[in-house]
Amino acid sequence: MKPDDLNPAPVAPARPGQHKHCPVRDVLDRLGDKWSTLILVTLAQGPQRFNALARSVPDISRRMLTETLRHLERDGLIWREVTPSTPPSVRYGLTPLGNSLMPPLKGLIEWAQRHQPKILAARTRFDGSRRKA
Amino acid sequence: MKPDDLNPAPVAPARPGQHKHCPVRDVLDRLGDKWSTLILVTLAQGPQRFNALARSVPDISRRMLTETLRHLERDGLIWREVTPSTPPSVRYGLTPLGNSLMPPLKGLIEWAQRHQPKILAARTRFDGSRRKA
DNA sequence: CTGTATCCTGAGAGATACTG
DNA sequence: CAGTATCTCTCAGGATACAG
Repeated sequence: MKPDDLNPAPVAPARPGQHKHCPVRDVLDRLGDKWSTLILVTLAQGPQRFNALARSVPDISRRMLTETLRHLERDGLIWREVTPSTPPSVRYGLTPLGNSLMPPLKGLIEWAQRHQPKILAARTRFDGSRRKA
Repeated sequence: MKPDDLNPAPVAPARPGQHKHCPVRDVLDRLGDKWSTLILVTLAQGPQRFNALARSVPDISRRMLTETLRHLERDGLIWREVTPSTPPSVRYGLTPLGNSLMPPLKGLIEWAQRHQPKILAARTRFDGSRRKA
């Protein structure tokens, strides 16, 4: 493989004061946060309303759900559709951009599922050999 | 007493009992942390010594470098080879498992690079339309 | 050179209560 | 129903000093 592909932009310092944005960091940070990925894969199965999402993603608080949805919307990964009825209803769904993230994300998810046993085994091995005397 | 950094997943749901540990979460949490991906990508270009890594990943502190390397080693993604010379030298490199992560990871990185302009545009649009009156 | 041990701060995230 | 507003607490992670 071409090494250069794996050594993309000089990685941003990610430090205060200097925000040279590394696009990769940008994406991975979002994926790394606690709920974004969960919401994305949930929405990948079809648009959902706010409360439906809250139910699909157990243990998420309203606050975090709102916040995460806003982030994803801001990044153009999901859309938000308000129907001003009474009571109001709001639907969320993946944009084309959001959908385009799914294949690579799926790749990662599949990797995770396939290799989880190996990871768990490695941890056990590591912890075992590290057991304090 | 200091909390052991290598203790079992602290990332589990805040509420114990409710939700099983999701393997995907497991992986994404690691990728989401600040340095793991950078180190993996760097090591994908070949084994490196501790200080070489520190130089390749600017702005990482020794503490975080050590800690991240330990995590990755524990998960079986990288190996660690100590040569007890004076001064000692330690090399790190990807294991086969670590290498198997590269393709999906690379997929994500490429997505990020390709779509960054769209994301930035979406943000500008969002922030613009949200400007409070 | 390759780490460990502490200390400290700030962002992330839970609980709760209120509003349109 | 779909959010917003606080308050608080934890903990990732930076700085620094020490150690084998």
